[in-house]
Amino acid sequence: MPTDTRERLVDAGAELFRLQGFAGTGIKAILAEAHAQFSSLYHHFPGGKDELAEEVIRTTGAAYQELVKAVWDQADDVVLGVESVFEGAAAVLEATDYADACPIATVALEVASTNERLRVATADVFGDWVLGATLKFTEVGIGAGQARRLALSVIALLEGSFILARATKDTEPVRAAGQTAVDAVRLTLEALGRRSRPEPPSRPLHAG
Amino acid sequence: MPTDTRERLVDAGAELFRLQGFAGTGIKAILAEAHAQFSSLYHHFPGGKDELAEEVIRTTGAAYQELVKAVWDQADDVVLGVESVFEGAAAVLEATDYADACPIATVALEVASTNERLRVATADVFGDWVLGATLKFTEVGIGAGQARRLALSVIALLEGSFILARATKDTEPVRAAGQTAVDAVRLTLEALGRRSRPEPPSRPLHAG
DNA sequence: GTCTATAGAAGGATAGAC
DNA sequence: GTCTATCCTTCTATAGAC
Repeated sequence: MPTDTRERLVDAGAELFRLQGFAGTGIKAILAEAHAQFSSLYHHFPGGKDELAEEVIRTTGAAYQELVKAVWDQADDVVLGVESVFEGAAAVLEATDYADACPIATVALEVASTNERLRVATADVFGDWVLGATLKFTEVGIGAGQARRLALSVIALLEGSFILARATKDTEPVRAAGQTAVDAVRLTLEALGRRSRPEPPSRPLHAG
Repeated sequence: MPTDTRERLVDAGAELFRLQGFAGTGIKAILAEAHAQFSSLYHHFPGGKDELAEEVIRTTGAAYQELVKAVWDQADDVVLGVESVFEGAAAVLEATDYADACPIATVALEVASTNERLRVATADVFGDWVLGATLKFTEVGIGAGQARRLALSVIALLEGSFILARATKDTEPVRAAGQTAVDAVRLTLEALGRRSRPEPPSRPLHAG
């Protein structure tokens, strides 16, 4: 009733896949959550569970990128932007009892060696994220190679710390990873600044 | 080829869970892989699939820690040790067509919000890894807080880059994450060398 | 496009003979 | 401890009425 059936199916699938994974979520559970019928699912997604899952991966992947970008852009500079992303993620984890982290990570690991169609979908999403983060770093003058390495590392720190945080029900890994991400970006920027105008850092990088 | 039925069940479960996840692996598939019967599984593991999975998580978690420790210890110093771990992981990924990464990551995400018994098992394993890596860093004179933060970050970089690498079938994320991990450790050591005091005071980077 | 009903396979788990 | 046979549930997917 609130929205159209197709959208409800995607939303329900997104929530359950993120929480329980792909194999752990039955179609019937999705239908119940979406208040929809079998016929509706196979009408909107003739490819069945796989087609719905691909749609969920691509739409939630793009939505999450937008969310992160919004948080990032609200900060005054790149370093604070990265810091905000990790702080925001930690806050969401705590607020949702460590249920709500990356929308596609669980599915990505599940399908990596078992479902080529969905594997490619997750690869596309991660690829977009890497390109987006790389752009953030090149925009502040970091070279392409370094920017891409930083982007991959920041995303890896985020994803890896999500695993540790959800397993241990503790935000410490996210905060630790966030600090390392911040240090990596700051270090790269300072090395960049030393090339143009030599000025040593006024305080040590690692103080905590 | 283990002759013990119980061991064959654990090995088969380990391989299939790592590759397909927990929910995606049926008991019948494990029995077929292990050349065992239903009665054998429920004889050795009265708790059924959950009990087998917990055993798999704890044993493969400990085994992986030993493997990483062996690679790490073979290097001449901490920085080269960390570098070797990431290089070794990338080599294994390539050699196994991106199937063989972390033995428990997929299951950890699957069960984090759905199976408390298995969630605790994965948390225990990750906790042991963090303690082990922390010890490596304190052994070279890094303070407890910094060492733990580095340990959490290195493990997060490893786990996160595994997700990206398996999804994209490319080792680039692992090599990028490895470089960031190496830089973080090296930077901490250099900052340590610049200090006269053996233990720097713990203080957040961004006050307020 | 939505409803009910059901097929056909696979899921986890158990019983009883030996 | 191992074997065969089986129970009941859940799974994905389809059929056919409306």
